[in-house]
Amino acid sequence: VSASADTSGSTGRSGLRELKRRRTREAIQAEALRLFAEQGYEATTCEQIAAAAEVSPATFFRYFPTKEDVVLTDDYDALLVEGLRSRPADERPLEALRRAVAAGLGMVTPAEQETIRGRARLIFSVPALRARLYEHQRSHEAMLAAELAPRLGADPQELRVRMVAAALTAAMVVAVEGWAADGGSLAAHIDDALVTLEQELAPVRSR
Amino acid sequence: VSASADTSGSTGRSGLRELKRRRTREAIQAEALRLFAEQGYEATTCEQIAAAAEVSPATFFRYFPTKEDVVLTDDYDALLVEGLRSRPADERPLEALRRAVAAGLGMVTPAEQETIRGRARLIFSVPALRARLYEHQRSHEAMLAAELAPRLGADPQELRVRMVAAALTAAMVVAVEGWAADGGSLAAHIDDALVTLEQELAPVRSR
Amino acid sequence: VSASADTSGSTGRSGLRELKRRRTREAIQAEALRLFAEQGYEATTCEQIAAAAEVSPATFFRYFPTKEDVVLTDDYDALLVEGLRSRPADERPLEALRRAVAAGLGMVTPAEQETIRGRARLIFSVPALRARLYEHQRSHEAMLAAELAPRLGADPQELRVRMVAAALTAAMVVAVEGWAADGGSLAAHIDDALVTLEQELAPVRSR
Amino acid sequence: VSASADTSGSTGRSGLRELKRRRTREAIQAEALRLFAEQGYEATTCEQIAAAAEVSPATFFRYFPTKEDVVLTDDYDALLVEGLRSRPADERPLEALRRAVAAGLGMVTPAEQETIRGRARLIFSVPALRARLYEHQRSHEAMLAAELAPRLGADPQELRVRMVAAALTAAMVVAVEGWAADGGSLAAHIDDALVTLEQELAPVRSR
DNA sequence: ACATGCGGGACTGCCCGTTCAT
DNA sequence: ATGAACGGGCAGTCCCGCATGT
Repeated sequence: VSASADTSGSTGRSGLRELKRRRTREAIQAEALRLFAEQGYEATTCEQIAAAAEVSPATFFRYFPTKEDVVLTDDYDALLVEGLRSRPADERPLEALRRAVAAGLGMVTPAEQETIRGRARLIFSVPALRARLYEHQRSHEAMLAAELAPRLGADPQELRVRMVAAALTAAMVVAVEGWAADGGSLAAHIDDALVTLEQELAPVRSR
Repeated sequence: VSASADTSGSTGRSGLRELKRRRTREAIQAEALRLFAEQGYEATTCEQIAAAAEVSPATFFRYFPTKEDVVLTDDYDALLVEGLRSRPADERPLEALRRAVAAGLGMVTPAEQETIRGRARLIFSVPALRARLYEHQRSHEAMLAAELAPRLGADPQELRVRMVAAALTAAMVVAVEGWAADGGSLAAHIDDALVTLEQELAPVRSR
Repeated sequence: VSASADTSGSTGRSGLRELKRRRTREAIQAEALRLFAEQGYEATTCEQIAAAAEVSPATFFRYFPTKEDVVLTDDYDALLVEGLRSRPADERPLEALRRAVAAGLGMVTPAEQETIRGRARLIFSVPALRARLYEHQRSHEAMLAAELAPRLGADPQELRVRMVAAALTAAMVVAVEGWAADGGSLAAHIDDALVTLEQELAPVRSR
Repeated sequence: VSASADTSGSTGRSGLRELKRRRTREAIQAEALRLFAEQGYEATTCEQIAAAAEVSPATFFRYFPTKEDVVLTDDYDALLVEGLRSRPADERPLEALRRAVAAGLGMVTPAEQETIRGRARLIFSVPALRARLYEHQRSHEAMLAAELAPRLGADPQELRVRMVAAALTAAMVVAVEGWAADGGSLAAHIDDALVTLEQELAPVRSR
């Protein structure tokens, strides 16, 4: 459940301009999530969000190309990439991912995790948002493929690598969905999912 | 790449009425695919499709709830279910799926496979259609979970079962995407993907 | 200053539906012209017009594809065509046009003429509307070419015919513009313009 | 097909500044025409043009107030004025125009004429551009009226003068359109049109 | 019962006025 | 002080659900 759309061209370079941009962006997102919680996603119009954030409807779309992006945009993938890179190079992909996730989640406060869970629940409950997950899965897979390729001694485009990335991503989606529904520790959910994946898919007498 | 939306209330039962419904439905779908090929998906409006199929725009939506459904609606999942049910109960899930797919594809003519591939390429190239794939993946997973649960001696809701279903589905998506891009035999692509999945995810020294 | 866009597909066949369509169409046009007169053309938004006519903005555009069309749509050309057809076949084009115009205008009440003049003034004063006149001139020319071709014993596409049609149309535009600015009798303005045209363009010693 | 918008405040006077302005202007125009040819006029956005010319969208609009002006801005009318002024004062308007056009076109290389023809074709094929022609026709008429008034011994506002200017302009538009469609020599097209105009509109037995 | 038409909301593109950065 | 960027606003299109009339 993560993305990294950077609508604004200029990524950094502070100044009053940048600051204001960030503020506007956050205001829109905050008001949007508040309204979604109050009235539901579909019942909330972009115009209402714009009004609540005190910007014009046009500006809303300048910051978020679609209504869906208000909910879907985040950049937790970047965190994972860092985590993966700091794992030893000879660790197996699945193991590396497990540890990287654990490390990454360690840096996110429980309060923020609850916020994320709220967003996740929202996403899974709204068809239009759920649909957009596919795209996220794909970019997550691509990211994983790029990061894991060296560990597998192969190119990211090779079937082996894509297959591993796809399976691990599938496991994470299952884990996040379980977590969104049942609560508890996200790290534990992901751990369970990854372990189960490897146990159940063992070719011969693994159980 | 499969779904099973049944827009019409009446499920079977022939008669002149049903026949006409089928004809209209097929006319819409055929004209739509033709127009998509000629002008692109986004550039084609539902109104144009309706005009080409000689129905009113409103009627278009009676047959297909959304523009996307014109491309996405099919019922190959039913075929797979049949295939899975005719596999011996003690066969491993992955193996059962492989054989069921092979059997199912054996019943589809090469010409029809090319048509399917065309649709698959269209889907993967259009963001809006690609997004809808998530939903298909989910129903595919649910179907697989239901079918495979007995083989795993577990309930479809258990993590083990969902995990296996998710991983196998992920493999099939990777396979179909590869096939859409590179061509060749779909059965071979799926075979490769499933075998690779199990080799690469073996917990310890499986290779 | 005339056009003939028929947005609705169904041209005739009365019934409550058709009647309501006509009423809505006229309501939109009336409210639009009122608002244009009160606040100016550019200062009036389509949304305001829609609100005044008690329809949704979308409906506004269903009846008039553009804001300009609210002002520009009419069907006086049809009247002229009738008039031309009832002139003797051996009358010179210019003469036939003069008489046809006179006859046509005879059927339009002075009150309606004043309304038309109001619209003409509006059109000439708003750049966006003025621009659209070109298109009207062209369709007027095409109509004239089609009607006058037989009198000239030639095809509508021949230069001779197109040239006559273009010159006569130019004369009418000059006349209408003069009338819009100065008032008086439209028929007289057109008469003057046509007579002047032929006097001034005589090849040699015509004056 | 000519205009004379002078977007820049500074009218002439060279210097590094002016040079850069010209370069930018030409870059924008060149990139725009290239993109229009590749993707079509409507499908090309101002943003794309700005990006291709490596300026900001805002800068684009500083140089060309509207997208249409990129195509429509030129200053061939000035050439015609010069040409008309160097004709003897007792020459008939139509004749003076013919000769002035011939002289003016003599100064334009065939290559440049082809470029102009390309632009003309673009203009006639795009409704939005075609619409703007009306405005050009009007300024062309005003220019002709001003230049020809002395020859007719009258004021530019008199009907006689306006009528002649309008008819001659109509002839030129017909000629340019024919040239745009069929190719060949523009001078010849204009010649034909003017001669035809005078032959066909002769009051009595001119043919 | 079936089709048609209307409402309405998401989204884009053009263009302008103002505000900030250099 | 010149020049870019940013927010705003409006026209217009498309998809689609729901009420309406045939």
